[in-house]
This record gives sequence, structure tokens and C-alpha cells, in this order.
Amino acid sequence: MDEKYFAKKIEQKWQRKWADSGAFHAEIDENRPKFFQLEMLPYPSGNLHMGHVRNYSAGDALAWYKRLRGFNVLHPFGWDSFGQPAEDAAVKRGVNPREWTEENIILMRGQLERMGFSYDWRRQMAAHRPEYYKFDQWFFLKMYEMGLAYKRQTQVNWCEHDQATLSNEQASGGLCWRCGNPVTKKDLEQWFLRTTAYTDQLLDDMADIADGWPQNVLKRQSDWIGRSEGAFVEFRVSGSEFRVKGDELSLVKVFTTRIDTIYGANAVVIAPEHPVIQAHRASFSTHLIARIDAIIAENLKPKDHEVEIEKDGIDTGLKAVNPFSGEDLPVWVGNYVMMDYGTGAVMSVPAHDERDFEFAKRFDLPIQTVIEPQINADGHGSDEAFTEYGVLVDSGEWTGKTSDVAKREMTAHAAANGFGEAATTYRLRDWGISRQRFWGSPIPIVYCDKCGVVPEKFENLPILLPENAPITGTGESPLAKVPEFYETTCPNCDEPAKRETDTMDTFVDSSWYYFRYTDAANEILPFDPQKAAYWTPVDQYIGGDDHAIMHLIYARFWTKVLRDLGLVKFDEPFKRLLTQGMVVGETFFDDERGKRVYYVPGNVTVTRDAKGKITGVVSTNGKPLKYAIERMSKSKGNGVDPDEMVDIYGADAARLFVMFAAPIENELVWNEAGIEGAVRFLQRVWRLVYKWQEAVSGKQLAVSGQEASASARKLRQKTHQTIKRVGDSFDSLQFNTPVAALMELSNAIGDFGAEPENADENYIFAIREALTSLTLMLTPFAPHTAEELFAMLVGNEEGMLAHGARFPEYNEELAKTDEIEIPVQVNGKLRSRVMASPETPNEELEKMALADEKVREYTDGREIVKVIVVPKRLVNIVIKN
RNA sequence: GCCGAGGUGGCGAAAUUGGUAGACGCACUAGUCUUAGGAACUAGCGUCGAAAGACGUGCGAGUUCGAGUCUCGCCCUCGGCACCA
Repeated sequence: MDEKYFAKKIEQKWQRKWADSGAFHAEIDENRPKFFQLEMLPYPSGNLHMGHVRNYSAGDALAWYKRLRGFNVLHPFGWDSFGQPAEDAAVKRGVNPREWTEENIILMRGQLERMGFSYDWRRQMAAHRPEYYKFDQWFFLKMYEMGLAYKRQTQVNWCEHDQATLSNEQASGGLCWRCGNPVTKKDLEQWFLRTTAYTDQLLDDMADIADGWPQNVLKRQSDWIGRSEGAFVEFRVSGSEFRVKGDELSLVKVFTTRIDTIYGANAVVIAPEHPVIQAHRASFSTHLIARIDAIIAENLKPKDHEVEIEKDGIDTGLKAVNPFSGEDLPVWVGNYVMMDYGTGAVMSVPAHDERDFEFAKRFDLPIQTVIEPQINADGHGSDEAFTEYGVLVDSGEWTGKTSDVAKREMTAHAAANGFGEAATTYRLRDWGISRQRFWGSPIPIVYCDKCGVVPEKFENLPILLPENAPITGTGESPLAKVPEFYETTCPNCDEPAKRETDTMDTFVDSSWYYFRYTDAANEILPFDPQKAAYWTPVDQYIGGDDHAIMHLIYARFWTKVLRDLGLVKFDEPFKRLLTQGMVVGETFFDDERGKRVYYVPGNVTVTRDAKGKITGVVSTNGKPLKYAIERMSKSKGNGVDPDEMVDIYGADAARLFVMFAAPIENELVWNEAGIEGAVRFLQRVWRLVYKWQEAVSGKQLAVSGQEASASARKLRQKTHQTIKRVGDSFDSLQFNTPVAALMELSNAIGDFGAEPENADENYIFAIREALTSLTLMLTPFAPHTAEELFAMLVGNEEGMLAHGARFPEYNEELAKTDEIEIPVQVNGKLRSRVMASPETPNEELEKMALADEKVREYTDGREIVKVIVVPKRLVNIVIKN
């Protein structure tokens, strides 16, 4: 053994040993409990960044912990390798997307291996390989059979910058999720997956995972699905001059969650795209048509959400009858009513809805109060809408009833009279998966002049991407320019036909990849249901919370489809989810010429005020700079290269530090200095083992707890207390606190100060227990170092898993301290401390406290009102002042 | 605007869930050893104070023997959503 700790030597040695022995290969074993540890798969950009390192370090720590707890652990890795950047590289540098992607995978896998993550690489999947995307197509055909995949003409979210269509999730906020540019609309024939067939399940099954998922992720998903319960109510369009044939066009159906406010409706407001407009267009004035078209055009413009959109609209001149009151209401077009939510029409109740209130104020429409607060308080003036529940007024036969009751009764009334019904609407839309892109899984559909839209035959899968296609980054799919690809024959009639040239959204790949790990080489099925039944569902999933909505909703949807296909027997794919915070870096830049120029942190001088706040940043040449904390990336000049970290400090130190530096769910501001602390700690442990190695290794030691020296007993206490703390931390997914506990233990081992030469057998036993426990508990954070130390302590070279090593066993008896410090307070203020055995009875503690010299300074001559004794905790003496 | 999370030393953070606030680490200060050290070790390190002690977990109130933790009101920061009827 070297006296000094050489990270590189140890790390290379154990990485080779693990690979050679297949240490992390997982096989089905019915006799052992399984644990499926999964981290979100990365896009193979070619560079590992610290965000990845943080994610995989946490996952690897849990994988190791579970192995040491005796679990059969599946810990796989794969690549989300279809997608935009490969095409960007093709456009910019003329590279072949396939070659570029494969090269990146090799590069990144090398980086991951140098970090020493414990993956079963035999199960590696990559979305862009035909053996994987074949089953994207397989699933598509299954969903087509089930009626879950369909095509329709639609206005899609379109990103002009990326020349790509986007799902609602990807266009949320009106900005492209990838490039951040504004999203516009475009008409296209698109393929959809019917996620809305599962809205209720997606919502209701959250109850099953409520314990294991972060609250805020569940909340965001349920907001996104946006179920709202209310009623449809039909308003008949009146006014003879506008009457048209066909009942459906003379009706405007509105959706409302507040049918109890219907007597306060002052208008029916419809979306500018509403079919009623089309039906009546011929009778509209040119001015009216121009205004409506202007509103449509305005709505299509990208929206800046910082600025509130001003209400706009126009009276169509049409009238609609309120079926409850019989009143004739004007029909308005409003820019705030959206065609794709609810029915595209609302009843406007300005007294009780903020938007309607604003609209009515803008256009001088009447405002009629029909709900009053239940508890008499005439506080609601005319300057705002009263949107709470209350008691109805001026509402016909429902006057005097509460909102709750009225809602129920009025809905029933509408249904009974045929002008309405209870209804639920959702915000969630079907998932548009068509992309006019090359680097994705081709949609297995053929268009035949004779047979129409024909699904491919299963035996023809995979529909292979061509080797080459003219990738320009714009316009229609590159596949539409490759006749060898799109010219085919109809699977139905064998006549010449054309293939679909759209490819699938890459979120399709990540919706089911974790199942593929259970049976990665299957050529017939996406996976063998029996193998999946052993390994899935995923026990622990770890990734960034930027995927809280899109990826996680799609994956949950996909799992429900798998269940309905009979491939799995559960509803939810991920039992537990951990969302880790971003790794961010300090960025220093100047903004001259509108272009950001970045500076490396070392080349700047930072001045701080007395409170530590940064007051100014100056570059070495004296130029004042701007300062920001931003997500790490190479282009921003604040990136850290994991390879460089490994080179300088070692993989173990980098991993240990990234786990220790902050709670996993917090944002982590990368600070290079901290990592040296991790190196120091590993060196300290190394020196301890080096010092004691000879004394403790390979010896049979007889222990007799009774006669053991105080220091030996104390060391065992600390060891067992640490075992408890570290185990509990892992079980509650904390990674920073167990590292602190291990540091404390190593400090304690050092502090006892005995030397191997003069230590007795009991002490050596205690030291061996402490060092072995410390080593085993260190494994999840610093596996290479731990393997090496374990080999030294136990005298084997086969690796701790092959050796059958287990997480140290906690012994409550040994963890008990024989004397504890009991703080003594007088009137809640700490005045003294007394030493006592934890078993000391309360009366005894009270006596000791009252007798304490320091305490008596405060109590002498005062009346003692009472004494509170909390066993093992404290004594508080209450005196009269 | 709505929803969510959070405000603890110079910094990252702990705190057995109502019981010694600041564990552990970074940075810093002094010292030991050393030819040297960006090594190791020792000591110190919330604020004020010579000390005794007082004060101290965003601000203000409250409950309690006792509050970082519970309740109410306010301020601030970060994240998400955004005319969803």
C-alpha cells in the first residue's frame, strides 16, 4: 500500500477490475429483492457536464447503497440520441448525424467510465439505433390499432427559428422550449397520440405515487392536466335577420364552472374563430369582418407574458337567449376567449369574473350583481369582481340559495330542459408527435391512392431511416426528398404508394426506454413482459425538474398504454422520483456590441461588501464586468469539464464533493475550492487505514465489551451512531448529511489518538470496526477509494461485492452513550450543563440541576415556580422574578 | 395576477421535527514542523464586549416553561403557470 493517496492509480485499477468481472451486471434472481435505479437518460452532445455528474453521482450512490443492503440492483444507462442537435451539426458542419451521434456516445461513455459509475453497460440502449426505434414504430402501430394514434389537420405550434413543430408542452409560455424564440401557428396535417383518453387516470393515479414524488411535481402535473368541472349551457341565437338553417349553428354552447352566476350574464362572448362567425359571415358588414380578422391576427402574434394583454372585442349584432332568464344577450367576439379550450364560447358575467369585468368596463357593458358574500359584508364595490362563492340574488327561483346548492340544482334544471348538462373540461391536449425532421423514428404509415391511410405491417418493421438525406434545417421533412425512402408499395394492395415522411417527437423514445433495459436485446418485442415483471416498476428515478411536466406525463401515459396492451400489470412507472437541482456557475461577461463576451472566473477580481454581497467585478485589464449565476455550459464560459476534475482531483473526490456541497434538490453554485476539502477527507481516511492496516488486518480478536477501555467504547458508540445516521440519510434520499457524518467519524477515529503499537486488543477491535464501517459507508460516494481501502483491511483483491460485503449492521446497544450532557435552563435561558447517564430518573436530574453552582446563582433567593424535566433532553427551571 | 419553494455566520449548509442554534466543510487568522509549500498538524473563527455577560435564525406580533421549528400579519428572493371560462 502506498503511504500517499493516488486517486488516478486506484481509480483506473478498480474500473478495470469492475469491467473485467462484470461486477455490475444484473441478472434476474427471484431469491433476492430487486431494486431498479434509474437516472434520466442524456442527449449525447459529446460532453458530460457537471449537471450530469450530479445526477449520476446521486443515482450511483443509491445503487451502491442498495447493493450493499443485499438488493439485486439494476442500474442501466442509455442515450436519448434522436433529436435536434445532430441535425444542427449536419446543417452547420455537414457531418452525418448517425456518425456524429455514435462518436459522441463513445466520447461520453468514456467520460462516464472515468467517473466510475456502476452501470450494466450490456443493457445500454440508444434511441437512434434501428433495434430500438423499431419498437417506437411497433408501439405506434399498436396505438393505431387501439385508436390512440390518429391524424388530423391542425394548427400547430411552430418555431420559425428551429423550423419545427412543437407540442403544447414544448411551446408553453409561447416560447420554444429549445431555443426560446417565440412560437407561431401553422396549419398542418399531424399525427397525434390520444393522451386525453387517460386524463382522469393521469390525474387520479397520482394518489398512488403521492408518497414517492415531490409535491411540486405532482402539483404542476395536475395544473397542467387542468381538470375543471362545470356545465355546458346552450344559448339560442335569435334575431330574425340573422337566422340560419341548421340547429347547431343557431346555438352557442358555453362552458362555465359558475352556472350559479348565469343571471348576471350580460353577453355571450365567443372566440374569433368560432363556427358561428363562419355561419353568419355573409351577413356581417365588411367592417365587422375586418375587426374579427384583426383580432385573429393579433392573437397569432407571439405574446410577451410580462405585459398584460388588453381586452379587445366587438359586438357581432347577433343576439342569444339566456335560457334561464329568457333575456336577449348580445353576442360579442372577444380576444380573451380561446377556441381550443372548452367550447370556444363563454357567458360573460362581469360582476363575478375578473376577465369579464375588465371586458365589460372596456366596452361599457352592464354589470349585474347576482352573488353576495354569505356573511354580510357589503365590502365589494364596483371596482372589482366578486369571484367567491356566496348567496344568489336576483336569480329567479334560485334567489337566496348558496352557490354550491344553486350550481347543482341549476345544472340539473338545464339538463332536464335540454339546454345543458354537467361537463368536465381539461387543459391537457392530445400529444402531437409529428415532426418534419430527419433525425427521428419514421412514422410507419403508408398512403395509398386506393386504400388511403394504411398502417405498415409489423413484419416490415423497422422502417429504416435512409443513410443520407438532404438536411437543410428548414421546411418539410428531409425524408420527403428521398424517393428511395418514401416510394413503397401499399401493405394492403401491393400497388405503389407513398410513405409518411414525418418522424416522431423524441419524447416518444424517452417514454418507454426504461422498460427496454429489462430486455435490451429482444428482437421480437419491445421487452419480454416476464422480465419486465421482475424489474419494473422503477424503484427510484432521478433527474432534473425541468422534466416535471413533459417527459414525466408522457412516460406515465405510455405506461398506462402498456398496461392496456397487457405488457405490464401496474399503472405508474416510477415509484419514487427525486428531482435534483441545477448546477450553475458564476458567469462574468461584458455586454459590449450587444454580444456577450465571457470571462473565466480566475481572470476576474470580485469585490464584496461587508455582508458578502458582490458589489463589483473587474477583469484583469480593469474593465468592469457584469455578474450572473447561470446554468453551466461551455458557451457561457462558466463550464467545468468533468474530465479535468478527474484529472486534477480524481473521480471520487469530484463525486463526493458534488454530493456533499448542497442538498440534492437545491441549486448548486459550482465552487472549485470546495472540492479540495473532499480530497483532504479522502486522504485523511487513507492515512488512517494506512496507519492501522497492519495492526487490524487478518487478526482474530476477542472482544469483551465490559473490560474495554473508555476510548474503545466511545469509538464503538460513534461508529454505530454513524451507521444509523448514514443509513437513515440514504433511506430519506439525503446525500450531503451522510458525508458530514462520515467526516465526523473519521475525525473521531483520529481524535482518540492511540497508536497501533500500544493499543490493546479491544481498542484494535473498535478501530477495525470503525475503519471497516467507514470504508463500506464511503463506497456509495467514493467507490474506487473504498474498494481499495476495503481490500487493504480485509486482505482481498476481488472487490467488495464478490466478497459479499454488506452495509455495516447497526447495533442500538453499542450506540448508546453512557453519559450525556443535559443543558439546564433558567426561565428558558441556558445557564449550565450537567453530565448524567441517559437513564437518570427525572427527580434525580431535577436535583442535580438545582444543586448546580451556576444555576444557584440565578435561583438562590427566588421562588421556584416549577421545574420541567425532559428525559435525556434538558431541565428548565422556572422562577419568579 | 395565480400557484409553489425558500429567507440561519464571509460562503455551502446542519439542527434528533417544540428542547444546548451554527454539526460538517469552504474561506480566513495565529502557531508548530519544514530548505520550501498551494502539504500535514494544533488552536481560533455568529455579533458586541477586556471580561462577566448581552444580543442573535428576513420584519412585527402571538401561543408556550421553552420557538429556526407552531399561529397570524407583513417584507424580500427564486422557480412554475399565464386571459383555462
